[in-house]
Amino acid sequence: MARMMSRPSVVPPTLADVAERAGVSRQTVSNAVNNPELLRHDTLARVQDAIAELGYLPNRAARNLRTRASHLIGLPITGVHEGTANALMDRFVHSLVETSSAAGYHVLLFPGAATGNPEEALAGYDDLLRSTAVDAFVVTDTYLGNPQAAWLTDRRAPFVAFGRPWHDPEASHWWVDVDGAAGSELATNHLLDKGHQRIAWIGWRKDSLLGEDRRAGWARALHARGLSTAGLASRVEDSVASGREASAVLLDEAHPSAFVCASDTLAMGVLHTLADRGLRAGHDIAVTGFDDSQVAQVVPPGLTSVRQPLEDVAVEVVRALKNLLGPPSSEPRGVLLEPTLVVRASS
Amino acid sequence: MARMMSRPSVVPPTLADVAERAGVSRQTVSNAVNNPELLRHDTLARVQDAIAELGYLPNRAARNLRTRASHLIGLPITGVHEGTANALMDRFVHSLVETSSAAGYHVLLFPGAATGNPEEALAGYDDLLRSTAVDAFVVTDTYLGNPQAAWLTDRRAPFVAFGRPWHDPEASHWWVDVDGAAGSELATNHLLDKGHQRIAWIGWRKDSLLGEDRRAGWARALHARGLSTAGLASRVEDSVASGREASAVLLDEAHPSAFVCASDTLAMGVLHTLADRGLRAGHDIAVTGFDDSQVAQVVPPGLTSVRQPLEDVAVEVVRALKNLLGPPSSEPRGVLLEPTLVVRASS
DNA sequence: TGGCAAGATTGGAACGATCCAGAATCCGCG
DNA sequence: CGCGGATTCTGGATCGTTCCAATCTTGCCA
Repeated sequence: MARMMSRPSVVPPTLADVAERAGVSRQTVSNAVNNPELLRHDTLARVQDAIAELGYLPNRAARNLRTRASHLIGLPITGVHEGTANALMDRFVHSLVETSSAAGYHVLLFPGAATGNPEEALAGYDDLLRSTAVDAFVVTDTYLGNPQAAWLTDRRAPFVAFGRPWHDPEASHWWVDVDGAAGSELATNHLLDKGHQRIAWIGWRKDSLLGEDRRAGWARALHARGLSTAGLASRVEDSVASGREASAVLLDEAHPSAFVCASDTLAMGVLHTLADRGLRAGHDIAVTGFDDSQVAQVVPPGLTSVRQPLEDVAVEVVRALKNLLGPPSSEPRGVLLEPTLVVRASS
Repeated sequence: MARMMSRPSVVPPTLADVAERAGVSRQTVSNAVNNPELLRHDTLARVQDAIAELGYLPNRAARNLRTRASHLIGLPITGVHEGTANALMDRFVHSLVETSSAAGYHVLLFPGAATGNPEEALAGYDDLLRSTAVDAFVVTDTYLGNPQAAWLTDRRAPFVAFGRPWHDPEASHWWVDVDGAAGSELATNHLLDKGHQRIAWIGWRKDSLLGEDRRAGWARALHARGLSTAGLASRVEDSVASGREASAVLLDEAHPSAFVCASDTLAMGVLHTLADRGLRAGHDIAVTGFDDSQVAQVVPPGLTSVRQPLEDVAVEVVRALKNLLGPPSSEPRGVLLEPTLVVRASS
C-alpha cells in the first residue's frame, strides 16, 4: 500500500504553484501561510485547499534568506566525560528539542569547546551566527571561568544560558537555572527528618560557585536545626575516585551517618567506599546525590537524588529565546527553578 | 580589551563586497571559495586576502537556496526511557556531531516518534525533507517492526541506519552496525577463560532479532567448548526489574556462576539480585553487561561490559552519508564493526 | 449615488549565493 | 605575427520566499 503512495522524486511545489492553483497571487499565498488574518474568509479557504492538495511546504532556505533568520538554535556539544555519571544533558537536550520544536525552532548541534583553546572554539560560534546558520545559542557550560557568556555578550550574539551568571550578577543576558542550594537543603532536611544528626557534605572545589551554592543549602539546613557543620565538609573534584577517597576520610575522621553529595558521581564514590567496608547504603549509612541521573535510578539499592526540573528549564529557555529574538520585552531575564527530591533506598 | 573588539551589529559582508574589494567579479569570489583550482594563483591570493580582511562567510540560506541542499543531517530524538541505563546515544551523538562537522555537515535534532502513532511521526520526516531543512537522516531505532527504514526507502528519503535491516536482509539502504554476537562471544569467552563453566544468559524477548543475535554469540562460545546452554537462558524485556527477577530465578534453578547480559540495564538487575542475597559481584558471581554505559563505569565494583565502537560507527555513518549524497558509488552499503570488551571488577 | 476610508489583493524588487553561457586573456606553435 | 585552443574571468538569470508600495474592492454614510 505504502508503495503505491510513493512519490516520484519531483521538485516540490512552490508558492507560485499554489498561487496558480488557487487563482491568486504569490503574495496572497504567502499571507495565507504567515498572516492568515489578512485574508478574506473565502480566499483563505481556497488557498488552504490548494496548499493541502499540492502538499505545499515553504522552502526553508528561501524563507531564511529573505527573513535573515534560520529558526535554528545552536547547542554546543561539550565533551563527554568518561567516568562521570552525567546523563543530565541527555534529558535536557530531549526536553529542549521537544519544546523548541513546538515553538517552531529546531536544535542544531555543533562541536563546542571540544579541543584546544576556548578562543578558537568560540570563533566557531561566530561563524555559525555570521553565516546565518543559527539564530541564537543555548549554552550550558557556565562553569568556573568559562568565557562563553562574556564573549557572546560582547559579540552581541543572542543566547540563553542554562546556569546563572555567577561571576557577574549584573550580567544582562537571559538565563535559567535551578536552585542548587534549595536542592541540597531538600536532601539534608530529608535526612534530618530521618533522624540523622551527623550529615557530611562532599562537594566541589571551593572555586566552583555552583558547588558552593549547593553546599550552602546543606549548611543552611544543619544550622536551622542548631547543628554544626564543622569537620563535616569535603571539597574535591567531580569524579568517582574523589568521592570514594573523600568519603573514606570523612568516615574515619568525622563518623557521619549520612552523606549529601553535590553530584551523583560523587555519591557513587561514596557507594564504592561503603561497598569496600561492607556497609550497606540506606541501612548503615545514608547517601544522597544530585541530578537524578540514570545511574541513580538503576544502581542498587537506588540512589536518593535531587532532580532538576529539566523539562521546565527547557520551557523557560524557549520562552527566553522567544523574548530574545522577538520584540524587546520587559520580562525578567533570569529565572530560578526549584528542584525536587527523588527518594530511593539509599536514604 | 575584548570589549574594545566588539563589533557593531552591522550586516555581514557579502560576495559582492568581497568582489569589489578584490577587484574581481562575484563569480570569481564564489569560485575562490568553492573551486579554488579554477583561479590563477595571484587572483586567488588577492581574493583570499579580501575575504580575510572583511571576514567574509558565505550566507548559508542563500547557498542552500541555490544549491537545493542544507548541509544538515536530521537526527530524530527518541524517547528517553526512564529506568534504563542507556546513555549510549549520548556517546554516539557526540561522535556523530564531531565527525559530520569535519565533513561539512551539522546535525539537526528533531522530535522522533515521541508520541502517538508512527505514521504521524514519520510525516515529520517528510516535512523536514520537503522543506529542505535537512539533506538526509540518520536513524537509530531499527528495533522490531519499526517501519522507519521501509517508509523512508519508499519515500526515497536519503538516510543511513545505525542498525542492520534485520527484517529485510535484501534492503538496499546504507547501514552501519556493530556485531552483537561477537560482543557477547567476547564476554562469554572472557568468563570461560576465568574458569566459569555455568554461564547464564539474560536477554530480550525472542522477537527481538537484535537480542537473538547477541544471544547467539553466547551460545556459540559455550558450544565451542562443548558446553550446553540448556536451562541457562532467560528472555525478558529490557528493564532493571526484569533483570532482577530473571537472575533470581536462574540462580535458584540453574545455579550459574556467571551472567552474560544483553544490556547494562539487565546487568544492573543482576547486581540488584546479588545485593539482595548478600552476594558480591565479581567475587561470588561474575556479571557482564552490554554497551559500556556510564552506569557500567561508575557502579561498584565496576561492571564488565561490551563496548560498541561508536566513534567508528559515526565515521562510517558519515562516510555512508557522503556516498549517499554524492555521486553514486559502488561501495558496500552495509558495514559491520567489531565491539570490544571492557573488563572491570564484576568479572 | 458619490465619496472615502478600511480592507484585500497584487506585482515588482530584493535577500545572497551559484549556474550557465559567453567574453577576455593567455599560451604555444606554425 | 597570427591563429586556435585552453584557461581565466564575467554578467545576467535564477533559486523561492517576503517586503514594500501601489492598486483594486468593499462597505458605509451622507
